[in-house]
Amino acid sequence: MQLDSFFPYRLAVASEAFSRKLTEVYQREFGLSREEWRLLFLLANAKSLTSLELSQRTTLDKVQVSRAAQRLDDKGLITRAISEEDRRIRVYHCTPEGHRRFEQLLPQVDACAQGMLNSMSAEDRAALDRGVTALLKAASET
Amino acid sequence: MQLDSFFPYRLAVASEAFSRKLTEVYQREFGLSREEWRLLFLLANAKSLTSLELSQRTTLDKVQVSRAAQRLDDKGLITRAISEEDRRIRVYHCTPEGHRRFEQLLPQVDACAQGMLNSMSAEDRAALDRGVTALLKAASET
DNA sequence: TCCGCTTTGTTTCACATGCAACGAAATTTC
DNA sequence: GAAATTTCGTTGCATGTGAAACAAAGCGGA
Repeated sequence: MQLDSFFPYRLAVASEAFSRKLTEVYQREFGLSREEWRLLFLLANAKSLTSLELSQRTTLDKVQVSRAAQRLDDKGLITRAISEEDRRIRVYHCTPEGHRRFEQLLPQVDACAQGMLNSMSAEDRAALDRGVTALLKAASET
Repeated sequence: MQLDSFFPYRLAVASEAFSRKLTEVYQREFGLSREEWRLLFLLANAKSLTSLELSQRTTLDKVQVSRAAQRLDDKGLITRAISEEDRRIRVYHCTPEGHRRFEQLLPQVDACAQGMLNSMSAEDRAALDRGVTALLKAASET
């Protein structure tokens, strides 16, 4: 058995290489980490979200959400209000500046991703999409 | 645009979930990290390798190789000899104990991977394999 | 109400990681 | 052949991360 023909290894390497290219974009442009990028992504597309919602929709745990949100707050991209109903709960909002940066960043990140995907054949792209969808289901169920 | 329909995100989540399941196996069984597991994998299937070879064949940089190899040495799974020809170079070998553990571990890791893959349809599995192969090529070239 | 229990978010601590500097060995250049 | 340069592996440092402890707020039963 060779490592580079071992499927789990090939999946990890492919995914990391792909992810790394995208990370470079939002890292270089605005100094955002992957966690920060994900939170900003969600908040830019929603009026307001709580930690629990952010956590569930990003596969980040509460500590990661807390820290990434703190950094985004420091950068002025989001706000972290305390809920009126339950004062333990944080309610996150995207600031106008956060929106502005997200609108600027998404096309660049997407272009980078599409650039790599477009170097593949249409059939390969379709296969990848189908395979990832199935894997997502399999890994979450098992 | 929704995050969970953004392809790069779905790929990352799927890959991480898959990888996490496998990590649990060699983490739990022998307390190996992913880097250690990869090095052991290579060394168990080769007579001897240098740092450069290990690095190239695992996508780890020299620091990661150095540290992971040190830990494997501490655990008695590999040896780190100094090359006769060039005394800067390390030559790594797998010990009998390292071989033994690898032979014990690989079937378990593989079974875990196959378990997830087998919950997918044959067509989905084929699509995934094809897609990952194409992505590996695309990401490494771009 | 009071006391215990749960939930939520943050902090602490120990450890992993990435980057740059470093020392030793080899190679090149003059 | 000595000095400068390059290569190889390791180490130090500053930062990031995960697990558990923690404080604050809410909940719930006596």
